[in-house]
Amino acid sequence: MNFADQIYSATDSATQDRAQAIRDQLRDAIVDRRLAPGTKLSEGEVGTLFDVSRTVARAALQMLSFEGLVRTERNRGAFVANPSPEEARQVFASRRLIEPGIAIAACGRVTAADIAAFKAQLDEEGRFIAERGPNARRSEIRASGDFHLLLAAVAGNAILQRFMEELVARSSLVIALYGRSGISACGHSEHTEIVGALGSGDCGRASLLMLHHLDHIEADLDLRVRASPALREALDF
Amino acid sequence: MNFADQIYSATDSATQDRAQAIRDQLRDAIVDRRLAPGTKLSEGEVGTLFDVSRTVARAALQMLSFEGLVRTERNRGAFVANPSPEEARQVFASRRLIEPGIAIAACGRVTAADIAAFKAQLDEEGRFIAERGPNARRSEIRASGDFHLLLAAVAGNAILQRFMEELVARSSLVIALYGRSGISACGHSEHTEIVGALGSGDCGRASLLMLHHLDHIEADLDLRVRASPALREALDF
DNA sequence: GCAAAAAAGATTGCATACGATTTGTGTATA
DNA sequence: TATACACAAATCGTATGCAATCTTTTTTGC
Repeated sequence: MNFADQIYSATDSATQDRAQAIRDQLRDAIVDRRLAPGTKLSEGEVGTLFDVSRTVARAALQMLSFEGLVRTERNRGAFVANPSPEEARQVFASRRLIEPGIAIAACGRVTAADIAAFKAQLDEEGRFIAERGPNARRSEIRASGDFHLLLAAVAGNAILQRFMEELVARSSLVIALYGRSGISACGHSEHTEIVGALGSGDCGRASLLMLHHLDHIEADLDLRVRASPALREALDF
Repeated sequence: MNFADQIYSATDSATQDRAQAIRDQLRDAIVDRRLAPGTKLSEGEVGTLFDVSRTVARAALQMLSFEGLVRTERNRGAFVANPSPEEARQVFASRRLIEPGIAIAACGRVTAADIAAFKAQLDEEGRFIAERGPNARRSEIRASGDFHLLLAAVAGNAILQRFMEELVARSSLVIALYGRSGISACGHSEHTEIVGALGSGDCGRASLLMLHHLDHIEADLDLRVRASPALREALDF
């Protein structure tokens, strides 16, 4: 368990019900792309899978729907979200607006312990990049997201942290869908640079590096529509 | 019905179930302070009030909980949120981070029809300020929030728009709790200035005006804790 | 053989029921 | 009188059942 996960637990596992636990597992599966976009998530299926009633499964799906990871259609069911290129652009526009500010806030509050946590996070990223295979690639995307979540946690604004959780999760979907290549190594080095700026207290540089980093990630996406947009939508692709 | 409401409906009323309708009514009541912070919202009570089963009432309360307008405690129930001063600061920190960017985005996309809608919105604000009495004051806070929501709608980013809906709703709570005086007239004139900047295409100025506007709103709050902070927290005040 | 209509099947929307947990009250005892 | 215990009331957490809606398949007519 890495540090971001710990923070995550600290925020969420103090919670109430089984629905949240199911939501977390489903979210992980979606973000890791074990559940492909468009996959149907029927209440009954989810319920039996996690050994709870439809009531609880339904609550979990509702939460994911709020986060934008699942799309529900009345009387039809829930499906893993399939973000359109336009949605993808909006996700990154939102991140470009928010994350430079988060970097500045984090820079103003970062402690030595935080820096150590960042270093550990970077190490983990490096390990996944060194590995090969589809599983490593999944872990890579996830670890990259965890870096941004850790930054948001350090920034110390719970509201922005939750926004970032949503944006990072949706970004993972977008990257899995539209990602072109191995931004990974490049992204990793940029993460390292950002941590460097944080460590040396250069907040302006951290903010600017973050902005460029996001630009690079988005530049690696192929957001051209493949088929007719109307058709794609009609077919749920 | 003003323009922001229309956009709101267009976004949300195309939705599915009665739970959302109930959520909207409850949210309005909370934002308008007809439901005071700390008020208990029992599932059964809400259900009978809206003539639905607890299942539906529960779903509505869950949604409000996600938006931060309601706080739920396991086996105890749901309560209208009672944001702490720290939470209030985080709300405004988030808005200072996001809204100047939204102003720029809106400035780049604003149409003549949008400007007309802004003017209508400003007129409505002015009417409420001219009126007196507690109801007028409520309407005033609401209208002021609607201005910001309209701006977010014009900006054209659905994700940021949703974030703003949450932030504006929570701000209304915060202002109702910690607001000191009549920022109203001052806020109104600032709104007018922002629309002016939008109309003349001066995006930088619109962004800056927004930032100052938010600073003014927050400066009007009295965020000093009244009793011992630990006690207040323990007592949920 | 093909298209349209009808029936069957599956899934959600919602209500209700029951057990579990918490809170409030009353009584007995020190 | 104050405290501790026990019981009762209220509320939530969850499961399940039925009706409504949508999808798919089968049947029927041309």
